[in-house]
Amino acid sequence: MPPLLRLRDPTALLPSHSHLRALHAHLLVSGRLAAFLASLASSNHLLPYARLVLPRRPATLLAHNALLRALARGPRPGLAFAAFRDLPLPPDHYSLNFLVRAAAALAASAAEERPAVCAARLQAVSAHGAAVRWGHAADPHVQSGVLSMYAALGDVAAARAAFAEIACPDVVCVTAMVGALAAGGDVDAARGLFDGMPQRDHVAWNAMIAGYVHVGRSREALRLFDEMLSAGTTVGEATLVSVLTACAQIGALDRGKWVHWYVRSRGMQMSVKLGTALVDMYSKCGAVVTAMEVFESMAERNVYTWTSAVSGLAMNGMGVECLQLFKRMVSAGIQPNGVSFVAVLGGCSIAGLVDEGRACFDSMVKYGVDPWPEHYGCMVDLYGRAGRLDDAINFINAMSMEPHEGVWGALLNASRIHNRVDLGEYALDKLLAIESENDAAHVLLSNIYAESQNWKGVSRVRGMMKAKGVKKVPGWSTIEVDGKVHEFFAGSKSHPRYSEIELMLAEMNRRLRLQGYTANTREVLFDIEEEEKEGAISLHSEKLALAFGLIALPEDVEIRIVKNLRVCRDCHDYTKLISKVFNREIVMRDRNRFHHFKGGECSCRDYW
DNA sequence: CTAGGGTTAG
Repeated sequence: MPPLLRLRDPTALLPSHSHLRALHAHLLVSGRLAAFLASLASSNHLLPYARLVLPRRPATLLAHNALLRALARGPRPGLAFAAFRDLPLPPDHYSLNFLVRAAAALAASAAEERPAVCAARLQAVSAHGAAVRWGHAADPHVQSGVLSMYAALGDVAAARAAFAEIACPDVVCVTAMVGALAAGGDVDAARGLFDGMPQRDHVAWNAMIAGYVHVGRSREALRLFDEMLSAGTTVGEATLVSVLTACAQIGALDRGKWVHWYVRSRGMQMSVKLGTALVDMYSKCGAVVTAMEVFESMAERNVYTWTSAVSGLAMNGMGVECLQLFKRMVSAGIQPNGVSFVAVLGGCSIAGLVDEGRACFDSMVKYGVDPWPEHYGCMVDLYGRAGRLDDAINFINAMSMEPHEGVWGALLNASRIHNRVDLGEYALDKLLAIESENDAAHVLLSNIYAESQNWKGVSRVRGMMKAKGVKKVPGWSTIEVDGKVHEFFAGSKSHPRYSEIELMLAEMNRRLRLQGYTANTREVLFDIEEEEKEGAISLHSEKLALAFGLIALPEDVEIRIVKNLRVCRDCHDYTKLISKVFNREIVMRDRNRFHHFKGGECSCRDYW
């Protein structure tokens, strides 16, 4: 019998019921039932068995707690509540800890479906109430659990209230609170709490770093990571994952490479999460080849890893390879999920693989994935981008759900690409009925009018925006020099080396004029005087970043720029020419994809 | 037998 206990997978015991019975007897006699049950946490096959066996004597609280723990961490955490109710003994702080964790897991799995959230809320309140009733609400483990439970529900106010009740919160509780505040979007409050912590360990640092990443304040995340290093705190894998995510967001390739080097130099084992974060970081920094090398070298990969790689290829304009990798993923036995399909459909779309994309979409049901609104948007983009606008419209008309804003947005973008003013107006109408304040949509329609020199249309859109108070999101661009990320806003002169940048801009314009370049002002939002327009677009943030890159980076280094919005046509033309005239490789990441400029050409073939 | 932080799209 003892050898059986050492089996990794308890389900290996399943074939014979008599075997189970014997094992059970043995466990009861040896008093090791609890330990056995605890080992079942990872296997849901034997949970029914455990639940059947446990109500019989001798019932130690230890064994019941082990069951609670297994249920809380299992696929149906709600079962822990029934088990808790049926406890034959008064619960201790362990029982309550597991109950609260179960409520947290329930909240996390409720996603955003209203009924599930309501149910989870009720369970959370009842778990919290039980902790108070049984006198374990002051247990530190229970307290941190209650905090993360409310955080998982997205109820920051409740988390705050619970935190206020804690007489002297320990590091763990404060860290949980930092996480709750950050998850609720109030990173500054989280930072205040973090700064006031008497001592911080690496988990606390990471909670704060991840909080910044979560709200898109990655530069601050990286700055905090620098402080963490100077503070001499041990850096764990989780922190490196957060840092890589920050690098991915702002395209900080040098910092990302540094993390990769750090991992190797410390001989850290490459876990799935770390590897996935690396693949993601390299992809989002435009270094697809390296991303794929990391991907191929990984010993273990999951859906996240594969999806990250598929999406990386799509982003970088490698649609054919993207589809190939997706097929490889399926043959490797990995179940694609909704995100995987968004990624592969995007790859098909940029490569113009209409039929292949359609086949992917049709295959979704086979993998048990119900199409989301996003997938319909991808399909409209697939047809629309390829110029098959009638198919796009037929597809929309045949949809089983009400088209959401993404669908109309895709149609609007297709109208822009194929110069279809009528369709563009139609799509914007529909879009505004859903999202009347969508700034990007207004800008897109305005650009469609501008492309066809319809200045009346342009000013009408401008009037609409003004009337509704819709403002264009300010554009920014970043560029990394010596591991430091520099940020530029349109027209801003605040950079310390601005005078040099201004000189370089003049030089760029001079050399471009010699090549016969005149600013393409068609896509400018407002109908203003020609000269003013030229002035306005010459200061788009990517041009500032480009000028700074030419000054600050050695000649044999590619210039890498990250932008928060879509590149406008003028900046795209401009950058193509710069790549030729200055003989530099330029990689520009915009909102949706990468542009690799070289010798006057762009990898997107002017199609974005 | 317990706790806090981390991975894919838009």
